[in-house]
Amino acid sequence: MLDKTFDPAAFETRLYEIWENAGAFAADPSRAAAPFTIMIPPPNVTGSLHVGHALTMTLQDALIRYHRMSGRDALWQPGTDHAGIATQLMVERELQREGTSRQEIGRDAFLERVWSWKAEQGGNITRQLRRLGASPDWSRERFTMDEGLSQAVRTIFVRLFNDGLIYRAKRLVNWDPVFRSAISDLEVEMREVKGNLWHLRYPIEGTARTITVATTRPETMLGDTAVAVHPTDERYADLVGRTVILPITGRRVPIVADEHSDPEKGSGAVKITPAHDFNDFGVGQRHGLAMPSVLDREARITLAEIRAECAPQDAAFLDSLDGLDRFEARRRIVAHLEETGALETIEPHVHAVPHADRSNAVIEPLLTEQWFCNAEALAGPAIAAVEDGRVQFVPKSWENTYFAWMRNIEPWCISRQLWWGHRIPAWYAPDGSVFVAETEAQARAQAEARFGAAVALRQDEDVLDTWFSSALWPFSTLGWPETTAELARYYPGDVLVTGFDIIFFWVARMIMMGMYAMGDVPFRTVMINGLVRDERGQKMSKTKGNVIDPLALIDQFGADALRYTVIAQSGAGRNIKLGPNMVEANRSFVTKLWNAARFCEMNACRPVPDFRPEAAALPLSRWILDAANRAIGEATEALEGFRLADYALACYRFTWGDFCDWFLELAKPGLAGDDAAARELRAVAAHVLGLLLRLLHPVIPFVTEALWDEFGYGAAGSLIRTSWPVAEPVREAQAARDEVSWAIRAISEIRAVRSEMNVPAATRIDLLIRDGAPETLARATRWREEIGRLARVETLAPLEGAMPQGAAQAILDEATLVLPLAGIIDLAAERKRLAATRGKTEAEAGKLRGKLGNEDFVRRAPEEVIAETRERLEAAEAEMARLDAALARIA
RNA sequence: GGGCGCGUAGCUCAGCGGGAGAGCACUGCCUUGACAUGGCAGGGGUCACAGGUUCAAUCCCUGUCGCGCCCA
Repeated sequence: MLDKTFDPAAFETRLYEIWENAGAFAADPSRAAAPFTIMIPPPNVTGSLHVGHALTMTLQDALIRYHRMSGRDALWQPGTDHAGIATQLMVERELQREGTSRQEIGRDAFLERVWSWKAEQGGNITRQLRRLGASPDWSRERFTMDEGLSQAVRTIFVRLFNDGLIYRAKRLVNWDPVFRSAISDLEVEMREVKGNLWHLRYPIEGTARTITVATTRPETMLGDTAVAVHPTDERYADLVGRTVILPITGRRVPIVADEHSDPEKGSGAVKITPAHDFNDFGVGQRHGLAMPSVLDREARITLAEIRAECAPQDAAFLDSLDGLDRFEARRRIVAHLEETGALETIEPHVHAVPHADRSNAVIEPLLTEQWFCNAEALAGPAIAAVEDGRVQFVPKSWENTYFAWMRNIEPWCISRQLWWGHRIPAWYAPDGSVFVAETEAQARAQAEARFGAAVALRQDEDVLDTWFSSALWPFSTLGWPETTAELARYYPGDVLVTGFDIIFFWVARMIMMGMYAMGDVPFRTVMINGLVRDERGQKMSKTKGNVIDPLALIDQFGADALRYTVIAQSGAGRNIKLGPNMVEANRSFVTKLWNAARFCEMNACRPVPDFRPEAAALPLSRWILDAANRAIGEATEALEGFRLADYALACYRFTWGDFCDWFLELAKPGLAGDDAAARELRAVAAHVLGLLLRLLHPVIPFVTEALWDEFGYGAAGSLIRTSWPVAEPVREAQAARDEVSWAIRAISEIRAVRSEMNVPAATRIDLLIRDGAPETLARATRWREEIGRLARVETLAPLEGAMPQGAAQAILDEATLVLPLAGIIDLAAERKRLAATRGKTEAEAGKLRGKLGNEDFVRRAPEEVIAETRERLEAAEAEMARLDAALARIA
């Protein structure tokens, strides 16, 4: 017997273990069934489950469970990525607490530490995914640093290098001075910061004039190699080609004409520091300027590259800057410029400053030697794949974001100055020549071939961007570069589910690498989900303190309630609001299902193995079976179209609105007996409950599986592998719909009158039917008991003879329901009620008459629209006539 | 500045050419033998604004205003 109150904690862990131990999540390449593949976007190995994961993983799980039940060989490929920076940072902090550092213990010992950290704590998120009910094929779990996946990285690196698509170059990159590594543009966040615009006066050589430049970063003036003005700016036309003498360094630099400078901004002249600004770098390239760096890898001032060329007036001051932090140097330089009269004004100024996502450090553009991938070349086929529909975005509008980025893609800096990651498979000879190979032995062979003798080789110290290995995930997890059965079967995958903020990181790069390595797209559909926000729609952030822990929600309300909530909220591309109140509200749906099942159990509704919907004879049976068919259709269609919120809603409406509110209520009188009708109702109830459990399993797997087991629909833990329901024919469905909907409308009308007339709930009243057609009277008789119970009606009969005194009336089709309420009813109130109804009907009729009176409408509108309008007008007029009659009777 | 998207019931959103909807919240009644984590009934909207197309516009087009996000 089911407990009166349901307690998810009582069965969630147990059911999950049954599934996992039975291998219920496992794909099976040997099956004949068509595969259905979802590659998990690998979460960060240092991570723990946050609400964003809860959303995206629940969506993936619902899809994979649905397709598994639909008979597909479902593979949900799990795993994690090695998160170079985050993981290294984590272990470095540990070392720091122990009073040591990675530099002190050395690279090999450090990597050992990282591996042992991973072994001890890296499994956090995979354990948490189990709490959520996620059903990936754990036996195939992969990690981007696994040997196989590392081999894939080496193979593709060499291949890209040999194709000329990977190269080494000295270019400006985003440098994180805290991590002392290059980072991706995508990991840089522009933040509005209150700063200043310092207007500096630079003297022009051979004149008494100065030119004023405005800058937000005065300290970079040490590395200025030009002043730029706009070519069309007449104010400066005569100055182009002249030389400026920089304050402090005394360096002589040219005034150049370049479109980069904006005549509208500041003075219209800008200082150019090619080694410390992306725009200035472009100017430097166009004008062949020198590009000296004046900041080192920790963003301290360095004079090494400029000192020899300086002719300072105050050499002591210049030299005192060497080694200073950039912000301290700024302070001193500004003070010095002020003293020497070179500072014209200071203007408060809000501007966007690049910050590192992770370290929060202010990013420094820095000229360094790095490895780059020619993303533009790889982007071509990846753009084409989306253009011609081999990859489809859901919702489609995200294609624009993808195209916009891909069509303006920059070279991808793939090297990172870290230890934890895939070490770049490049070796250098003493003369600096580079040999790229999958193994050191191969590199050595190349070197020997080149030099004619063995030379000492030194491997590149750097590692690859984590996203470089994630980009290979859709095929490296399947065994590539080996040709495996899995690769042949599960590539390309069916759908990738992720957030829009990840389109550049994963989606774009997976498509690029998939096209390059496999010659085919990695997945056919990209399903973009929204961001999770708190209940007030605020972005969650640690600083705001509004971060919600999904595991706490699971503890409190159960995994099913959380899952149902995020799926129901997951409208196309929408943001999702989540909080305890939302989950609590949705838990009541899970509870409702539980209680409906409990009612079925109490009424001995057990599954009948050979039950056929087609054999159902009672209108009520046929009505609910027909409604079930519709629900199956809606749910299936929504799932196929990746509209999971619609799927959840369709199930909700059918469960609550049809099955609980009407079927079970209308079945109660019938279930009381033990005749054929009662037996049929029991079988139908059990059958439909079974359908519900199957339909709802993808979204609320635990409670459905628990009930499946309790009712004996199948063996314990077998629902997950049970087939997805399909609609089955129902005899004379339309007749059943007409019949049952009449009863439902009659009951609703009577209830409404009772409520509006304030008839006490306990009072049983009589029902007389006036002007009822024979079929209506027959229906009334057939549903006498149900109407009596649900509308609290004592006796039911056709009205014969005169109207009783003091009766309320309601119009139902051609008939009038007459409720004698002498002594209870307030006739004035009843008149008011009827008049209000008449008013609404009249307004409706008026609108319709207006339409039909419009000649253009009658001439130009489609016939069926005109016919429908006529019918509606007739119905409204007939109802008005009946209401008028009803009013006249109590006048 | 460029692009994308959004303004529909108090809140969250669905609908997207012919009857304005759902959930939550709200109000009233009800411990009716599955469920008060519930039942029944009800109130609440010039579908942001202004033009245009159309027999017909919440829906299509143009503009305005407001909001959000992405890219410069």
